[in-house]
Amino acid sequence: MAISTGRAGRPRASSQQMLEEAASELFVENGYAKTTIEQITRRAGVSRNTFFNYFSSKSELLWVELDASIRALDEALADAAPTGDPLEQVEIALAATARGFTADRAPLVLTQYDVMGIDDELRAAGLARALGHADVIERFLASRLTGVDASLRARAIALAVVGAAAAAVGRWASDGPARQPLVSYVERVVHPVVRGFEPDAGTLQ
Amino acid sequence: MAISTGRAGRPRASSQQMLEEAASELFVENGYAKTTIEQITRRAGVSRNTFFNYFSSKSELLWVELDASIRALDEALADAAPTGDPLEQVEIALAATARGFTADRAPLVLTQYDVMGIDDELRAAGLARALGHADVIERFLASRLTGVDASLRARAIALAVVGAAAAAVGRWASDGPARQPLVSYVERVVHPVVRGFEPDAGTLQ
DNA sequence: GGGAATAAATAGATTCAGTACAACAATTAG
DNA sequence: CTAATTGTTGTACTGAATCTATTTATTCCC
Repeated sequence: MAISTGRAGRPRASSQQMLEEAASELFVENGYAKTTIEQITRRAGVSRNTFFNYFSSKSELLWVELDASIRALDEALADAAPTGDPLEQVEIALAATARGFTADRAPLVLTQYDVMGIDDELRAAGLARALGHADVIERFLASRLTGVDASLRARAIALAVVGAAAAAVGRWASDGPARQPLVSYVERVVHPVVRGFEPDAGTLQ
Repeated sequence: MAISTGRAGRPRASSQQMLEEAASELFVENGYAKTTIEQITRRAGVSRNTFFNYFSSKSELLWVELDASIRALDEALADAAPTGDPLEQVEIALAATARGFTADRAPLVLTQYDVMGIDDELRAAGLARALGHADVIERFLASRLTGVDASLRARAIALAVVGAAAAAVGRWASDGPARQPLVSYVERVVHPVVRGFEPDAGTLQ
């Protein structure tokens, strides 16, 4: 007898979560660089190849929650009213996404920043993930902005806003447990960026 | 007999430039991913190990000019007057750096974007390099800004400005030979970011 | 109940980036 | 000539990532 999964084929025996947990333990114990995929799979009780069934690379383990937040951001933007200031809507959607990052549900790499030995390679991998956020914002803005340079502006705003948000996240991570919620960090730095790109900002100067 | 180099030790037989040229050819011929370090060194006529004497990784080959522009940016900021609006000085320094990027002296990866097969790994490597620019700007701003959140703002401005500039560079690269100079792209997107962070911008709204 | 089809897990091998270390070669300084 | 210095090479190793084939567990359909 077997549990019905609703589809044919062998059911998954190892779960993504088991691998994540095994990896988290090992990363905290030995650091990211000194943990091998083989160690992770051994602790999770599966073969090494199975790892690549769930993750395409070792660094992906660190950014699972970040990837999830890309989808959250996408949904938040999809919910935005078709009218209204698109820049303000981006700001609101980013704040909403930031609220989803609590101390207990944040990328491991952020909560264990000090213990894991974060080098440039990991930072870069994180930023590469943040490109996904930028893509989502760019697509939204490209469909809303008009005028000269609209598509360049869409991409520039997206990358600038994501850069500012990344600064906020980095600072939030290093401020430790007593910090304020992430959203307050994000709002403080994202708002100025958005303000600078508001169409009427120039006329006020 | 030997040429005097002014210092002891065996003189360099292989040059960084020879490796760059061999790599450029192979990247254009076969794409980045399908080119191995061994192929590069074979074409340059040196051993594989010598490669790591000049570059710390394969991806570094793509960003040599970009790395050079980090130093250019650093110098431009060092030349800035100790008084004056620091944000404006960042804007000016970035424009000056952008003027150093001509069509014939730009990262290979930008001029051969279509032919080389750019994947996430390369994007990540490029972003890691751009982090160097952000660090330079952040350091400059941290020494100039005052008030609450000065250090968070310094980092946020740095990353936002670099993000906007990256958008400009990407667009410039894809616009092809008939485009305007890079600096005009950069100015268009960097200025709004800087404007949004100007201390008096809020009072005008 | 007995296949076919399907999906997951495993085994084994391979490629290649990056590191480490020792040996060797070419140069300068004294 | 000798010592110190610096660049180059050979050899070996670790580990990420890919590939292909095989086995195992399940559902679907007859």
